[in-house]
Amino acid sequence: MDDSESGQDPIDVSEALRAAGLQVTAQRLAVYRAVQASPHAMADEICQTVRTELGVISRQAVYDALNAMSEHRLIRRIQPAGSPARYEHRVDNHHHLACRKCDRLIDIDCAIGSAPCLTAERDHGYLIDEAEVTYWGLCPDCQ
Amino acid sequence: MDDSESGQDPIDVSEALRAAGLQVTAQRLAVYRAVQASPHAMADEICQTVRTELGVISRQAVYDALNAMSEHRLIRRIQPAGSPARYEHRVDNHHHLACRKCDRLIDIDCAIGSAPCLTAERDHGYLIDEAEVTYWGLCPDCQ
DNA sequence: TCCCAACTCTTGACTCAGTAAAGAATTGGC
DNA sequence: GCCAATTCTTTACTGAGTCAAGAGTTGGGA
Repeated sequence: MDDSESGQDPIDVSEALRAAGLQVTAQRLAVYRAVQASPHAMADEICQTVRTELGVISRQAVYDALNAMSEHRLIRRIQPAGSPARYEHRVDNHHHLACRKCDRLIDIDCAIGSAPCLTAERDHGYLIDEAEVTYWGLCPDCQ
Repeated sequence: MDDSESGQDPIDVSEALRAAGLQVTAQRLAVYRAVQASPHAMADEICQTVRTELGVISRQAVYDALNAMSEHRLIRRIQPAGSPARYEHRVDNHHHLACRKCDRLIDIDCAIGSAPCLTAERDHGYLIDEAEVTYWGLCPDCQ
């Protein structure tokens, strides 16, 4: 299993970039690999990781890559309250469990099924396309 | 009904502050009233509102009041992705519906019941105390 | 009613995450 | 291989929030 911690099949990133109308560059591939290697990493950490692989890359290029790829749903950006943005390569329906003390964050498969959380009792006329669920608590180590 | 948009009974703020071990100051009362008057407002807006009431107040005092009161659960802080922190006086179990386009945010009573969302299928050893749900979509005006 | 320690507010500087803009470098369809 | 379009580098900047030190209030006890 070379697709550790994913919960979804590995994808051809070059292919996906092209399909999204984005150019394939070494920087983007390296950023994607960094996100894949450490899910829930922040932009700064990703920048560090990519630098060990490529040598140099500008902070801005990392942000551009992260933004472009999350706009095109190659990766997903999550922003738990009180934390800078984090990125993950899982883009399927799942949620997150966050520790209030150490900020550790783990994935949780959707509790109810495929896209059930999408049902708000009353939608107030909104056209709902996503339900984001974050469970807050204490991780085993912090209890 | 003098407790507009609340969904919960009005509280005695001075009383609640004292009960939390906090001093009662004009600034804090004014900040609470500002939050109550415009739920989901951001720190900066609250600052403006309070200034129309008190004349002067430092930005820092507003942040201190907001932080102290949300730590003691007199108000609640919410931070939808891509937005600065917002504050609301409803502290009961409810969720939010956010418009991706205009950033409008409205309250939604918990879809399922009292605290059901607290049940993650597998808690991975975490001690979960809250499930935060944000529905994303387009508001009637933006569709 | 006054005093004083503890708490709160003001002021100003600072951090951190992210964006803006302009020019150099790369990509990839022809 | 060429060249326009896209992407990357560099540098400056913004916005949201925190830190720290000193002045000002609050409120329990004498």
